[in-house]
Amino acid sequence: MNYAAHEPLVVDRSIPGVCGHASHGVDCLHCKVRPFSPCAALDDREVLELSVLARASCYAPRQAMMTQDEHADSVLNVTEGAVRLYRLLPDGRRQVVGFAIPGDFLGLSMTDRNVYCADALTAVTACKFNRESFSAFLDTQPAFLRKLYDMVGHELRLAQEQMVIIGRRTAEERVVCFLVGLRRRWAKFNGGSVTVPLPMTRQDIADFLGLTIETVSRAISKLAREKAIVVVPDGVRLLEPARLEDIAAG
Amino acid sequence: MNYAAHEPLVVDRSIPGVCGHASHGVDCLHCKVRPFSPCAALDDREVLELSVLARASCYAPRQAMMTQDEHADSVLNVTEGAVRLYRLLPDGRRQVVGFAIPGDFLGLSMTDRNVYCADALTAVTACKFNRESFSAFLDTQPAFLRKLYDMVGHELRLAQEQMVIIGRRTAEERVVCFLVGLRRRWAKFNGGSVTVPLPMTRQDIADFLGLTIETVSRAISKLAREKAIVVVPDGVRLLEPARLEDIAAG
DNA sequence: CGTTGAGTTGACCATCGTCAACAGGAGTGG
DNA sequence: CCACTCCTGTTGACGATGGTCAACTCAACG
Repeated sequence: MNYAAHEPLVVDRSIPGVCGHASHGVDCLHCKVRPFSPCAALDDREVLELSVLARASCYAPRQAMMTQDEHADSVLNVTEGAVRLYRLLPDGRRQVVGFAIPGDFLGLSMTDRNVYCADALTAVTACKFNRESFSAFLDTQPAFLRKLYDMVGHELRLAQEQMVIIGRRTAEERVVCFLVGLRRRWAKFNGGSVTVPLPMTRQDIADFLGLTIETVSRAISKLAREKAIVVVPDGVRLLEPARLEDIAAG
Repeated sequence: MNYAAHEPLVVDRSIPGVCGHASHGVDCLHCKVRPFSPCAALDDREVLELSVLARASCYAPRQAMMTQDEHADSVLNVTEGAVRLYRLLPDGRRQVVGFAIPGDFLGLSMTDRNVYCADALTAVTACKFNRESFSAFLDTQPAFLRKLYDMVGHELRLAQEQMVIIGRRTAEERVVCFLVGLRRRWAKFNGGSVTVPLPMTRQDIADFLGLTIETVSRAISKLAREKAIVVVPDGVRLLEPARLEDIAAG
């Protein structure tokens, strides 16, 4: 298998582009993703305390947000856009371990080195915290820590489900699981629309599902031929959501 | 693929066998796994408080310790033996999501329903906590919560590594990763011996690695033929640990 | 209008799954 | 003690799923 060559992995590792004036202190009170993030556990006063630690930062598509094995110095809360998270093997093989959308935290594991690479798929804005001050804030806010704890537990659950998907399912089932799962995650923002935005490339999907780009493409084409989905620009529309849910359930 | 038939999955779901006299209040102070578990974050006084909540329970091989989707009413700290953790698909396909050894907690995710099944591979003893009182204890011990948080973060990392193993590696590499990873985990108990105990069946290994039992068997036979390992009763001995580590690293 | 990169499709093939037979050990009962 | 079953594990033959390689379309962009 020629993994090492399959993608140049050109990623912009330049300094994160902090957008213009939004430098210090973020308006957490009116944050769009507050109800969907652990910040919901904080009252207005506490959220203000946290907002002092936050810096708004934004990233262009393909820009690196964190790099595997580098010193972990920040925690990020995505407020807009989509991010891919992946791990690399020394020989260049890549496994995408997840995609982050608004409300998701990156770097929650609190290890001293980043456990994955993260880079922006679209234009991304994020709330950036210094790791130490964030950690210190945690120690003063057990309720918040508790919320983060639950969030990591949830991520662990997702990771285990992903293990099931990769380990015990056929190519077509994996693609269906992916689409259905992504739709569920977007639901809180678009009200459960049957149109699933796919800001990532086929290669990203393939690396997430443990497949090749060709197999993903074939599976999507087959579903489209069977009129279960329609491919639209930057996404797909599910024509038979119920049937797809059944397949995904196993 | 005929998954549904591949294993009857006969598991003893009877009442956990609480061993004889060890009923209420456990001797946490002299617990063998204390240094390897989050309890290490507690001082003697705090550990005594926790010990009041604990009940020693033990399980026979193949006995169920928790069942997926059932109400989660307890948290377990394994003190002796080995446990397999797995998820089931409705059609009977199974994905083993991990193996627990002494020092590992089960049911840490704090969801109201168990996210996986757990059953004993060997005779197992465990410290059992009522979920509510454990949760209440957490609220009084932020340092302990913090330790658990780190532990779940570590598990998340392992799960993501497992995704890489299942998604991007060949059958033989997966088996090598499994052996090397398991050796690392046993190291704190046996000083890094090159003999890796395998209390689980080939089927369990296969379901962990997203392979079939035959493929696992062939991979092990091949490694043995190449004199990289020797198969011993209930385990393997690594003859070329360095070479195997290289393969596992990728 | 040529270039580049994403995506699709086809032909071929290798890895791993399937099916089957068999070996060896544990437990059971005569 | 042996015969028998049951279970785990091993090995072989074969085939299907999905990977590999290649050609092609199409849109974006200079």
